[in-house]
Amino acid sequence: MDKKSTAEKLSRAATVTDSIETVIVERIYNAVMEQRLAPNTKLSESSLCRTFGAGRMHVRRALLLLSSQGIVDLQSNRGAYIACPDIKEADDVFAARMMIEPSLVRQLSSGISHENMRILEDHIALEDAARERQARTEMIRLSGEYHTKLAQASENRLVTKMMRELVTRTSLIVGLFGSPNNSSCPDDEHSQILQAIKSGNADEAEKRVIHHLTHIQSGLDMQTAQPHEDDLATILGDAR
Amino acid sequence: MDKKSTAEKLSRAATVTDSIETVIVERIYNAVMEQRLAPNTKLSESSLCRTFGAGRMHVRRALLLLSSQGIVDLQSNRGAYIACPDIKEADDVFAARMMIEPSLVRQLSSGISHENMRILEDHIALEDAARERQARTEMIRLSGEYHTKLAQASENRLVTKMMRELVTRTSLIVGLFGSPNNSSCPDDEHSQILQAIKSGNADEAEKRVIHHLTHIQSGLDMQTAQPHEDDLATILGDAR
DNA sequence: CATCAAAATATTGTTAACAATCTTTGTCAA
DNA sequence: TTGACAAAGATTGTTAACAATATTTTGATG
Repeated sequence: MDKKSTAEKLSRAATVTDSIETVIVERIYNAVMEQRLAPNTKLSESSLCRTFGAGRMHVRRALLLLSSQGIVDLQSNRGAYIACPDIKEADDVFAARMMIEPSLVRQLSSGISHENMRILEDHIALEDAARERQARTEMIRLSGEYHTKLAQASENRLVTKMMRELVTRTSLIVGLFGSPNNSSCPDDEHSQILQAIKSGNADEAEKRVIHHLTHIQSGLDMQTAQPHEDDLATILGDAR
Repeated sequence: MDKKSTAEKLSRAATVTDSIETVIVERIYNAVMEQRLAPNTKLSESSLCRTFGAGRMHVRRALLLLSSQGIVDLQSNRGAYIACPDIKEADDVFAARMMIEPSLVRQLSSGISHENMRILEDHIALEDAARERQARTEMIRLSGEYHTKLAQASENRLVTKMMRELVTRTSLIVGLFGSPNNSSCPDDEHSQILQAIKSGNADEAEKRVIHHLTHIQSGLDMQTAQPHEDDLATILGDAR
């Protein structure tokens, strides 16, 4: 009970308003991050109303927000679908990340608070644990969240928001173009980046991050775009 | 008749959907870019409905989109106001730009299409013309648009979208914290950046852009936050 | 059996009425 | 005059019914 209320407070502080729309957006967001919602999945208004016990107005507003973030594709008179990035968009996402993340880790290298460093180290511990437990979906989510937390460490809301969008889209891209075997995540690259930051070696951190992004991108094959189908209510039911 | 239909087609292709919401967003967007809409200006639903001849639903959706871009501040039960960035947010915006734009011009230096170079050169010609004519609001808008067009030259939709948001917020910040005299824009700094890009000198381009951003930021005094008032219908009536 | 067309159904888009909240105005007393 | 308070008005939030569009089903025909 206490635990829940503090968690609620935290998320409330983070998102300013804890409206039902925020909940819907966040749930779908997480489902995409964990690749439980595949590209092209239809999000019909009625299903969402039922799953979240919300009115149609709220559902529609949430969908509009998601579409403005490129997570959902709103087709007029046809409904909302999880976005399905094409090759050009995938390239754009990685190019944008290549533009931002090197500068980001460079800045972090020249000064990061102890608190933020601890958060990142804790996060890597979580990743390690998930890897050992072979918790696939959790691994996927944590792997993306690492980059979001890097952005949060900059204590810049805008940068954080941009990274969130980039990371989510990356998740969609990996789901679409990543071979299932290679989807195993880059092991200790995250840790190496963090060590470089901690030691204040900006050049090394930048090099590591570029290598890391290149690595992820090279693991994709831009030929196959395999569609997918799944049930909605179970996926979104009690998302974490 | 023919002319109109082709124009319609073009804009439809550019913006995907040419709905009334897009029009509202774009108009408010431009008004902010030209500093004709000052921070804290109230955007009441009824005024917007009247000015755009749109239903309340469309107005509300447009406001939601604008708020997701940080241009508008939606206050529950109190209405929508043009965002009024505080000092922390202003710092965040410039920090984010410092993170992105150097990489951007660096990339452009290592390869930009003739077409895009021509667009940028034409744009600088427009800026010069506006400066000579002493067309204040147009200068302000063009000055911001230059950076958006730099992003467009990368031919990366995501980067373009991010820059648009950053530039718009910068416009709000300059309106709030910029001294009116110093609002005269940085003359030929834009041109120098472009020349460095054209000559393929990435280091020089990066240096110029950093200098430029620093220059803009140093022209602000982070003490005074002067509010402002103005009429709505006239401002948004027939925006360009 | 396949194809097509039209009706039936389901889904999304829009509007208008109602409810809830905030803001202003006016009154009265200190 | 000033402050508190209450009523009136204005504005935003929500809901539900209706309209328009897509999708599916059905049945008829070749």
